[in-house]
Amino acid sequence: MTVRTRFAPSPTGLLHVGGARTALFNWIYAKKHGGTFVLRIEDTDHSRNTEQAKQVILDGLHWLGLDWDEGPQKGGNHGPYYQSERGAIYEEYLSRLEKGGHLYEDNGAIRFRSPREKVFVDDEICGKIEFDLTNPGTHPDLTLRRPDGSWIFHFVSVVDDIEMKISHVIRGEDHLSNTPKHIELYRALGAEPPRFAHMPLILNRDGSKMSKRDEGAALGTYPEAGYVPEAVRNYLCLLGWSPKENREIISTEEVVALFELGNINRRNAAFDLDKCFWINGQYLLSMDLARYAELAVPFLEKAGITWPTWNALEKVLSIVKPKVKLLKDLPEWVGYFFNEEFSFDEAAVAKSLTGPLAVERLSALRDAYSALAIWDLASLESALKETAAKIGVKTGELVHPARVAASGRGIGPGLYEMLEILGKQRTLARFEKGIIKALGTSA
RNA sequence: GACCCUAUCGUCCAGUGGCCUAGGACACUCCCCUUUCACGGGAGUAACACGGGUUCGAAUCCCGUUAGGGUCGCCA
Repeated sequence: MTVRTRFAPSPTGLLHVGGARTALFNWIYAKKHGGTFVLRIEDTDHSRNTEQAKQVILDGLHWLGLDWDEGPQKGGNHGPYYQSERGAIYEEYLSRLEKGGHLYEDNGAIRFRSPREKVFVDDEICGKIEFDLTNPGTHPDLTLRRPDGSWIFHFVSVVDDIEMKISHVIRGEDHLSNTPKHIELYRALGAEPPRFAHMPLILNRDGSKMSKRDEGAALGTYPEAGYVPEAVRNYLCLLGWSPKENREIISTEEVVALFELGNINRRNAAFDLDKCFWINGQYLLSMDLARYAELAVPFLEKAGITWPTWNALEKVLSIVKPKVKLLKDLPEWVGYFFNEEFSFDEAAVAKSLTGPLAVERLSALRDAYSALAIWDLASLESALKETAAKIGVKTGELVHPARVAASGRGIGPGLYEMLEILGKQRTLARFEKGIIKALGTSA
């Protein structure tokens, strides 16, 4: 069988992570079976159907790396791929139902007369489920078209899936209960229903339904925060599915190889941004420096940071890279390398750069460092340790004032790496300023 | 309310009748890396919703209860 999957979002103004995950699994399934992944925009609701809202979806999928084989911007033999442009096709299918005697009018709307039978949904994820549709009271007839001529989701979705030869409908479990009615439509149209796979939904940490306002709900916030697409893909795959063997970090290629619809967990999953954050850090950590720097640039530029040479930038990024988990935090981590007017974190100053002790220690270190002939990691470290021993303090008690004086903050890359890059002149000047700062606070 | 789905650490997953005194990851706590840190290493806290069965044996199968989610739209 030729596998054709689809993602069929409606343009609501954002791409929800739940939708992104649905798209991802459809994409993976198509890839795994050498099939086709179709993107179709369900924009039958004209009131909220804006160009911008459509763009959000396309942008989100592009960013996640989920390229579609057929759809907007791409074309294909089963278009158009916007439902708003498919009216003629719907008319034709509607008249087919009409001829078959399946329709009736109700207050100007057109409804589908259910055969009133028991319908089995044989779901790839949920298994075989029986629905008893014999009672019209509990399972009312589907409306297909409104009095104003606009189309209802259930009908156009089925028509499009037939027309676009979709073989596997992989979608959220919120559609499960309507699926038997869709199957009735397929039958009335003389079409073979596709395979269905209903995925559990994504919930908030507390188990409540995830709404668009919740943190992490909109995919658009991920690139802004400095998540990388492969990390988000990795996280999303782990939500309801697992490669077994207790693996957490797994490439999309491997997921494609290992993926099975039947292995998708049936429970709803709570969305845990903490873990996504951690995974992002893992990807950032192992990323090669060239790409890392490339990704970093927009975040640095946005913060108004400039650098003398690309080489200098890469050098700074390389020592900071293992510790930063979100690209958007980068300016905070590297700004002071490129600007003498960097700000000071007051809490860090209060802790390590205040009072006569700080003055004494920093002065001692300044003296030792100004006497250094060679400015490298090893000499920086040994000079600091010797100084610490000489004045009888622990190394940490020199490290902290030095760090705050040199960078303005209490956390950062390794101190010696930092000072090496800063260079002797700038380091000593910053120590000098730090001493004055500490003197000022000691009064 | 009716119908459908689900039920393992706080969270995500592993576990498909004996290997489970339940494993991994995130988070949290502590220790180490005699330098911080959201790097790294180690340790720890912490769960089979409840009640009945079936079975020599159940987290795993069955029934019920409870809880959560979904659907029942002229929203998608």
